[in-house]
Amino acid sequence: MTNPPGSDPLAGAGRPTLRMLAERTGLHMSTVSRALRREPASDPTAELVHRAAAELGYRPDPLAASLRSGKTGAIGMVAHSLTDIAQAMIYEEVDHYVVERGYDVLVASTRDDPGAQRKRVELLLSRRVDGLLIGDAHRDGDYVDWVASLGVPYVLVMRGAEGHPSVTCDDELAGRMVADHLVECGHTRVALLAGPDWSAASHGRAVGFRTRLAELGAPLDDDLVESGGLHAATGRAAMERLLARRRDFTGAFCASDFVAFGATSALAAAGLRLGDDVALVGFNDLQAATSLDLTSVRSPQEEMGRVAAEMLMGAIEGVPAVSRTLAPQLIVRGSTGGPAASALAADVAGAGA
Amino acid sequence: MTNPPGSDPLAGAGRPTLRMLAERTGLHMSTVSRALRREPASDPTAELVHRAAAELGYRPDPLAASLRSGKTGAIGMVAHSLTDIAQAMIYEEVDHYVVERGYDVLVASTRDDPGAQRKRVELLLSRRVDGLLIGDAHRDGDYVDWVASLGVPYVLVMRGAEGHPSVTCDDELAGRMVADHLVECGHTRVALLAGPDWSAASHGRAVGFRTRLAELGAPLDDDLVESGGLHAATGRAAMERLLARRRDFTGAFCASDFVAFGATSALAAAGLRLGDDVALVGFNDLQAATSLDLTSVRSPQEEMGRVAAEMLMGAIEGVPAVSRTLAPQLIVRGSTGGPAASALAADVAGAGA
DNA sequence: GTGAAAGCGCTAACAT
DNA sequence: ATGTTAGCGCTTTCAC
Repeated sequence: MTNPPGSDPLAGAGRPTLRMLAERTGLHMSTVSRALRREPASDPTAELVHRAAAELGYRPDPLAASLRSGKTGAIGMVAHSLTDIAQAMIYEEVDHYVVERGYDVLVASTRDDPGAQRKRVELLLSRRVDGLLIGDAHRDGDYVDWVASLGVPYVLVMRGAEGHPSVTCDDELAGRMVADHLVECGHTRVALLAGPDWSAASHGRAVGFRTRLAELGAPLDDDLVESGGLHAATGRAAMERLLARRRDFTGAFCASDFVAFGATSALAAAGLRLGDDVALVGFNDLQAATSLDLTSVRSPQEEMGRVAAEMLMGAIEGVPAVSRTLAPQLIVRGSTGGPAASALAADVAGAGA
Repeated sequence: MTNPPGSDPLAGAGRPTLRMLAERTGLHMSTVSRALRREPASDPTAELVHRAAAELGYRPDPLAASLRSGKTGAIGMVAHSLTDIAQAMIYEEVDHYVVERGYDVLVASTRDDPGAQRKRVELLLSRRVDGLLIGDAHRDGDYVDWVASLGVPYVLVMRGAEGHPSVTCDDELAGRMVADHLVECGHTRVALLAGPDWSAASHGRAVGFRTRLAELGAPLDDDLVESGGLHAATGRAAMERLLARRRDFTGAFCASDFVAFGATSALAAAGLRLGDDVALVGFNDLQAATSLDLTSVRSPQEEMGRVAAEMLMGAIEGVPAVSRTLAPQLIVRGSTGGPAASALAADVAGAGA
């Protein structure tokens, strides 16, 4: 297995090692190792070594380095699912940020399954990641508390949890903004198609929405609340249940754009027109929201990813992580009577080939 | 760095090692190492060792094992972007398949940038992945040929390339199916909003579409072809350019659903109604397609992911990889005059909290 | 600055 | 089946 002659795509010598570099330069391995980490042009030795490395096509072996040093130069990111564009956007930004700094990201997807969450974190840990980005936190702190107890630097992203460092959107504010907007548009009886309550993000949106509605004198009727998932199918089902029960609401806040898409088809099937009969607000401002002319809240995913990565790398170097909350932005479109066919949203996600 | 007393969350003894297990059981390290890989109940020694391991909370160190054995138990997946739901779905399936078999996935995103492609593959290689899944192949073979030359098992997924093992959707067939459908619906002058030609997937769709139209006696007019990206913004821009030039087409095939979403807003802005004035077909059958009532081609992403992972793991064990092509499926909806508000598509992607 | 020696945790020849 | 002996490629003490 160890360089059987001829099995290596490079020359017969096999993948170049530090020792080979040492022989070639007449220096000692340790000297070479150190010189390699100085700037190429900082001194004659460094330059000599760097040139030799380039000639041999030397690539350091992070495995061996990690084994000895205890640092892997990799962080782990645990996502609930990368098919959630929000998580994918966060990942992309983290990947970009971190790779530029010589780090690497190992991802894991848990589908929000508690068993998988622990298993994947353990896997990441056994690969010795230097820190963890947790994108699948649940509000009941069990999982996150356990992560904290591991003694590894960590930062929550997108979904926060009490007492843990996190980078999130101000979901409660977002909920309030939506309430303000709907009431301003004249809707006094509105519905809520909420996401799972164990997600601090969904929870926060619902709380802000409800609180602000009460403050505005248009309190949310519990009979007009449906809760469930974040998918189009659950959104459709929720809206269907709602419509079977009541038809006297004139607006609704959906936990995500996908839910809004589902709700839209339920409305259409019931002969109700989006915007005219029922005003809808989504969440995430996906590209498709533009086509449906859907009012939506844009939460700053890229920024969350960048800030979380930055914070985690700081934590790895000993800077204590302090939670941050980023501002959401309401994008008004036709589904709440805003200007129809408004300018296209920032082109963040693409797909298909 | 190596277990400074008190810095470890576990007992003062530090993370348990094979040596500690050996001392505790009175066996030799190598014996323990081997016993650990036998079934727990296969013989008395194995049982003894497994129990001791459980008591100590022993977790093998893959780093050390890899360094010695040359196998990491990890595969690398290179994606062009995980914000492409198609790639995310493939990743999710790969992750699931591979983790179940004791492997791990390291992802990398290249945004289709040639520099990043090589850099990330090299990074994955320096982490010593046992094989590569390439999701960002370009039709000009440079990159892929280079990957092949590395001597590491690899499989292309979603986008194929001549002479390389791949798992793809039959994109050409998909293009033909769309042509058949549009012509059957009575459209004889149709447009094409194509994706990038360097993607074998986009290219195949375009070729199939064009070829079949010609066979049906309704050849594609070059003046009705716009090509570009796969995003909503590019789709909108493309449709706007097209409309500025011609208004005599009655149907269009879009490279992806996102493009179709963009095209839809362009149509709306021009006062044209989807389905009535212009029939549209998308690609990927995203959830949002349902809400827009968009006819779309469903390509079997999950299956692609699973088959590709399976093929790669086979290749790692020496089974030669043989390319496979999976069948697409046309989902007819209102945008081509199909039944409006049809049943909701399979609930594959969710999002937002 | 550099060289020497030790060792990270594990697996893979060898013997026995 | 078990013990012995090496050693993966690198970093990190320690001396000088």
